[in-house]
Amino acid sequence: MSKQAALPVIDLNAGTPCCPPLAVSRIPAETASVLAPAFKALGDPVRLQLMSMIASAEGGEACVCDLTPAFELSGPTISHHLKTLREAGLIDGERRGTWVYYRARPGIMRQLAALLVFDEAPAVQAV
Amino acid sequence: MSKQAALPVIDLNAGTPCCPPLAVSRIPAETASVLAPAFKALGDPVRLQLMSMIASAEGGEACVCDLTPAFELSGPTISHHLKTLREAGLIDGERRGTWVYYRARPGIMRQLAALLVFDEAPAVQAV
DNA sequence: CATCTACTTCGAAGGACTTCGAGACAGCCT
DNA sequence: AGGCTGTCTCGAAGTCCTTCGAAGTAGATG
Repeated sequence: MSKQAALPVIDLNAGTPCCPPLAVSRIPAETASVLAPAFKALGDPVRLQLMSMIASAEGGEACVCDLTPAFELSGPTISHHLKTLREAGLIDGERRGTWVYYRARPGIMRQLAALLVFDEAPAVQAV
Repeated sequence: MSKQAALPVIDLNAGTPCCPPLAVSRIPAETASVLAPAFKALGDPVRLQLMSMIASAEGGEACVCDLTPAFELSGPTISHHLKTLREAGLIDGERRGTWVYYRARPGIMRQLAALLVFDEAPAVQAV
């Protein structure tokens, strides 16, 4: 399970946006299929909080042992959510001694944000 | 839960971000519960494409009659997805004569983007 | 080596989501 | 009015998701 099935045209690890914002041009089906899972992974309150805790942690990384007690959920459940975030390419995990540390991957976050954000001037359009 | 407000402390219609980026401070549970559904709504390839088509449409709005034939899905299914986007506060629908037109709501999009995007140097966000 | 702790994987139960066809409702056209 | 077209709601079938406890693996410690 080292790779997600068919790896896309789109590099989720890239630091730069892969495509113009949602509001500028229609995104193709393949792009949607690749990026939707990332939004989906953020579409759960627990995972959104986990993501936030990891991204805002000191040193940019958080230990599972700090994450788990912050929720009223079992260890396995938190582990499952972390796996979901990992498979969506949003975080990376690393074992160092006894503990496992997770760290956010800013590249894909920037891509998602770039897709969403757009200015007042909505693409040309003579009305 | 001492919070009494029926739902959000957060105004999804606001033009300005409701909270500091994910990576700057940990978001509270209530914020996560309010914003997660919006990400969830974008977490489906069909809805992501619908959102894109609506946001990038000429005049800022798109007719269901243009949206439906772009997918190999039944009318009711597209209608259901549009309803999901509507309930997530991402789009607004309006009937004008025979057709129903949908238009994106930029406020919440900006909020989601603001949550995601963060610079190397986390700072207080300018307005 | 035995054992303890930290975390993950496995298997299962219950609920939520996607999709469809059938039917209902709204507005146009003859 | 009557019929036609566009869109939404309803109910059902199949699939996926969330959550758990139990069991498995990795590393530290005695």
